Amino acid sequence: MQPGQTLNDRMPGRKSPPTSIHDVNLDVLENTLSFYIRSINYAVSRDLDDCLKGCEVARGSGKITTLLLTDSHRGIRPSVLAQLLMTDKSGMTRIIDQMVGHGLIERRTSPTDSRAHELYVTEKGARLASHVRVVATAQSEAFFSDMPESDKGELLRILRAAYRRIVGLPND
Amino acid sequence: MQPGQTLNDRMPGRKSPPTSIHDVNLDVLENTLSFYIRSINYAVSRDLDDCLKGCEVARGSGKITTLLLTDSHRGIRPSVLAQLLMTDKSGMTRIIDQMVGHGLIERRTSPTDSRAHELYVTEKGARLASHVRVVATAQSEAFFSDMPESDKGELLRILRAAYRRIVGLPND
DNA sequence: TATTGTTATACTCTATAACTATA
DNA sequence: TATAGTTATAGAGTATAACAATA
Repeated sequence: MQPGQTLNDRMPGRKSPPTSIHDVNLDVLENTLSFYIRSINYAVSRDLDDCLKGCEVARGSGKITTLLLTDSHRGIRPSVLAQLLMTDKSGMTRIIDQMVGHGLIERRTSPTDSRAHELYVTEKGARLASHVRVVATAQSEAFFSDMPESDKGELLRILRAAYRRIVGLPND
Repeated sequence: MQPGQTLNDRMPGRKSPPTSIHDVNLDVLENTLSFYIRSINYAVSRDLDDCLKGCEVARGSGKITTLLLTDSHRGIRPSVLAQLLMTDKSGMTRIIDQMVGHGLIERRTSPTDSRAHELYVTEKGARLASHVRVVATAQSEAFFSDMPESDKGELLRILRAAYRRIVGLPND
């Protein structure tokens, strides 16, 4: 046991066990960005799922992005989506399979490269995309509504830059 | 089809399909906080899992927090951890079961309320907690190392406040 | 030989509801 | 009747590796 030790800091005078979150400190997680990202993700994702209940794109990461970008980028390729979703080819196949299964998008073989696919939304997919655009925007707005406006702006700027850096997009 | 429409904005002059992420814009997600939180979570969680490979607390949310807080808060209750993790009782049981199974923590019945449990780390758990403290801190630091210092400070302040608001802790 | 996708598998998390025991 | 936890189950995501077809 060493630097940031504990096991209750070597068992000093036994304190009574904490029975409320107000008696607790977050240890090193208090200052750990990844902890807060992960925790808030958990909450915001569940809230989003609630808002999209029964919507065929609820749950998990990738379906909303896939639907929206397929709707707004005619013929977008699975490999492009995979990069933006930071997932691999097999994960992308699974997401597309689901959406094809729900009649939201369709696959066509690229006329310029027979290995590649092009993705297109169906009419049903386009309708759902319109709906999801509204819901996803409103959900995020509502979820962070208690945050000061200036903080929301800062947060968006900082996270946007981080995301673009991670996936390899230029930070214009 | 309406306000933020598309299906490629009503199929204008067919553009060639985007084959690179540089040809893509993020639609409404471009300005949606929840999108960035979810995307960055995905990346940071996988990176953290890599750093903790084989560590008995890799994967999923909650195990790291459970281990660290059990180590630093003698006798902490599952219900308190569940609140901090924003999970429910059954999810908490699963996490604790795993950690007990790995010999990291143990359950005792509270002497003051026979319904409640108190959690304690084992020696093995304390050793792992020390290790995880170092790894989790270093991983977060490394993952966000490309971010300007001032942005890191702002991000921590904003996310910390958001987390505390969500779980019901005061924003001191 | 590298790239675009698909398939298969094993593992884990998530959500829900029903249940036990104690206060 | 409410609270602290446990159990059971169905559905879904995740990671890996092996595979097929085309460039």
